[in-house]
Amino acid sequence: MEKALQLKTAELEKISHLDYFNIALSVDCVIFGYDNKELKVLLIKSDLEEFSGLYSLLGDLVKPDEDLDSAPYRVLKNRTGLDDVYLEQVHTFGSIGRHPSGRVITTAYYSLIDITHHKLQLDHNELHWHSVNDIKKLAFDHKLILTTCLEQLRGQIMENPVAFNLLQDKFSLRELQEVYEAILGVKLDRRNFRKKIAVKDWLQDLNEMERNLSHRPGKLYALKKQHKRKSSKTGAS
Amino acid sequence: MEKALQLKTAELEKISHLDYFNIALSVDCVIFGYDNKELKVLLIKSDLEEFSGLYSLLGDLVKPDEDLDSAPYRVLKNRTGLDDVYLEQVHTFGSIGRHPSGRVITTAYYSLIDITHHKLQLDHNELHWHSVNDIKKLAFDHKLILTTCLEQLRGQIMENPVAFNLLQDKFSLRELQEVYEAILGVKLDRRNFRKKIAVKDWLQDLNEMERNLSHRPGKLYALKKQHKRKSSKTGAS
DNA sequence: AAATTAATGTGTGGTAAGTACATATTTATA
DNA sequence: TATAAATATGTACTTACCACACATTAATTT
Repeated sequence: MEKALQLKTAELEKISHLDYFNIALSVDCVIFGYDNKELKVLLIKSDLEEFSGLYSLLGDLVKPDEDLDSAPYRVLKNRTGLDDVYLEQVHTFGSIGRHPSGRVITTAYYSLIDITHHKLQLDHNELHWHSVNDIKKLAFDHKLILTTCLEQLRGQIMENPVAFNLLQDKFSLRELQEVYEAILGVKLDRRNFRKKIAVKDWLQDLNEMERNLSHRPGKLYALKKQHKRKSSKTGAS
Repeated sequence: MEKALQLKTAELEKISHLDYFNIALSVDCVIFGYDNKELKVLLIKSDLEEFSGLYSLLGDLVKPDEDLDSAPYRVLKNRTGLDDVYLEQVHTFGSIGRHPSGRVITTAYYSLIDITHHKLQLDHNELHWHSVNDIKKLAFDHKLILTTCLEQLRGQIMENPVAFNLLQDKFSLRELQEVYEAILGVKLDRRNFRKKIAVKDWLQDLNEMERNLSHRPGKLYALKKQHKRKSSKTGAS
């Protein structure tokens, strides 16, 4: 998050006083959720003057004594309480003018979480879920970062079992398909979707059925254990 | 490039004096070439004591007034004279201990160039081409960076016409296939390879033949203009 | 309890893509 | 003129992809 730069903490005073090497490094988290058949993203109200009224991604400066790839976990833990999610590095954004308060380069990560299960304290600190499709403008270059992460996510979900993180442990194939449709932004054929998922061998049949529906219930499945929390090809730091 | 940190220039003195926010940001370039049917990478001798005898990638610190994505072009231009290549951002590496002289986070880029055409001045400044397969150990975490970039490259070449940058403007299908085999590290079936390339519609038939061979010459092709210098999906900064 | 509603579960045929594989042809050289 | 080495090309087989339809189940309504 970029707002730290305007807060007048001791450490940041130092940064702004450097006359030559005044590049700062931050991380930004694109946290996707799923609710009401829509793909959501977690945003916070920007408190930079330049961006008043706009929302921004969750981020913070990287500390000198923390691994880059650890920083987004810290940010997420601090802001939402979440500490059991998988974060994937996507891209690093470093145009000169991207941050109004100075030179800040940021590395973007994305993650998928189950909105309903992780009850994060949204109320304080102006944290809100927003429908990805409704987002027009964000602070900084965060719209670009969001778009880049969404593209990456779309490219991943057929290869790697990541979309499951948006759902509760038990889910029906219909629910799963709706998640895929929300991410990809298209309707899918039910039979073909089921075939595709079946050959991947990601799912465990729980021999349970949905309950309390006003229609025929579907079978419930869970992601097989060996596929949990894994995501992309390169886990490099 | 990381060696800058040990050079006692004025600007770097300042960096090492920062007591809190002493994170530096660099870029590293994985420059692939192709020669003698092998995939090569351009390396420079590390002049850090800690890594004496080892080679490292081409890199430098990002300047406060330059775009992150511009930095690797500058590095490449300075070190090799090359200025008409396409560089693709791959990943940012930021473990705490990755640089012995301090906290340096680096963004990795890769590029493919035609070794024979771009006659770079390799002699001075200890620049050499190395066979990717022979590389055991590099300075810093550069072996990891190399591996990550190579994986990314392997994943790209069937989607995007990037491998062509390793060849001269005119090439035969046999030469192209050999490039693919060198990158992927496998043998390919000639007829199937040609079919796959044909459907992509990347090539222009030049109605010329190879010359001065001790065997039957093949037709020569060139990459169609509209495919030049394009590479990956996300061209984000 | 019978009818209605709304969703689940499953299979097939057609098309496109991928793979394995063999023979005739061209050029340079001996 | 014969030989060596590489080019050029096509077919049958298998696998993946896609469009599409019907019988079944459970809950709700009448």
